[in-house]
Amino acid sequence: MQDPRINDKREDILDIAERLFAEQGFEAVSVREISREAEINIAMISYYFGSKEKLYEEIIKRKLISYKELKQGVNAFDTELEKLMFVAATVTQAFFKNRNFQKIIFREMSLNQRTHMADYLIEHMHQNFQFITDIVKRGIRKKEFKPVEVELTVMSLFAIIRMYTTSGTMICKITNKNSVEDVYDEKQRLRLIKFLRDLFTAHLLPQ
Amino acid sequence: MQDPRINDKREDILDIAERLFAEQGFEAVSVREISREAEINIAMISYYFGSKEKLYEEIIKRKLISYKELKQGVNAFDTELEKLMFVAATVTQAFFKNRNFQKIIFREMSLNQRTHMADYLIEHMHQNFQFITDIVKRGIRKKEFKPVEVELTVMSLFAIIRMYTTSGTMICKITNKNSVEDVYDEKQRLRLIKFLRDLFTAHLLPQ
DNA sequence: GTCTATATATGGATAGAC
DNA sequence: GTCTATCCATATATAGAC
Repeated sequence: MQDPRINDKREDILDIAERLFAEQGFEAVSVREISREAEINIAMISYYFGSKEKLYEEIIKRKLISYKELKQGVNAFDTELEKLMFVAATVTQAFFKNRNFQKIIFREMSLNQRTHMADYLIEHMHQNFQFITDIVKRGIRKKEFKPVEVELTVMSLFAIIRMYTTSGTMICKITNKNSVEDVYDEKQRLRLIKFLRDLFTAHLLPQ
Repeated sequence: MQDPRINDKREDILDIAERLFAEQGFEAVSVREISREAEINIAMISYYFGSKEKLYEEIIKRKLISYKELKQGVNAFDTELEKLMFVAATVTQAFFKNRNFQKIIFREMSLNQRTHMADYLIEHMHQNFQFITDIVKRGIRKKEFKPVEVELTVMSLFAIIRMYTTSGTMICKITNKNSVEDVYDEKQRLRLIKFLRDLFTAHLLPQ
């Protein structure tokens, strides 16, 4: 741990394994493949992380967004709509940046494998969710928002960002782009955020 | 094939394997487990389906919704909004009924495994998608709808239904339900459809 | 059609040399 | 820290008896 190159190497392995797990799923990736791609000896996976599963857990835990980060940013805004839009933009940015990670997370939450991991993720997601429902509920109480279905509203926000983030090949085909990378450039990110603003403004604000 | 009981047995195996694949993912399920759960000899999987992968392909291909079915139902409605709402209700019903199947489909589309299968699914999804974007485009042309982002609008519709369908444990926690089954009863289905109507009416119709 | 037994491959993990 | 060699479990698939 004292040698920074060791931490770099650890991070390398985590990055490479993250990509492989996102592309193929946990079971389909062998530690042999990870070690080959990372150009390390196969025994080093156990040496660094203990096991394939512990490596996987470390990948999952290192990038989870804390609702505390959201909480701080939100304070800069006055209206509940602007708070919600800040959250939408922050989540979109984080999801765009960590697409492989998000693929892993959402796949893991839909599986009954490694239930301690799924439970952990659901609890984490639930906290972020609660934080956002509170914004919407406050908006309704203050009559800034219409009396919408709060849970379905917040779920929709996540659903849209998530589907856009994890369905690159599909979006690519639908929008006639040449490369999946084009789906996730700055322009498209701003386009998605603008769309979310329009959609949720129409949904939430009284006319 | 002449004996109906043989087709019943085949369907039994397909149903049981579908559930296991949905819960655990393709690689994590062994043919041993399928044969145990279906109470058949392990060799019968190869005998009936040829291989584990061919069994999987049969599970995937047997329940895909054809856009032709949507096409017929849609003709009964006059406005583009009602056509779109009919599609939303039909898709919701189909997804609620075949939740395990949908889990498999969406997981498969996000994986780079079995690319011929993913390509096939993306092509299929793309056709259904095209059919729905046409409805929205027509609505915009006829000035029934505002000039919204068509692709993102249709993607959002799928995203919401999909997330609701495949995130039972999460929804269960958020809505304080006791059992995952309660999330998918008739009442909740109608609630989701009403929500979609409200959301997309506000989004699409000029005020 | 059904079963047992087995061929064959590949997986994760580690002991022990360096 | 790094590597080779190997252990051992488990996987799919099938040959061949019934």
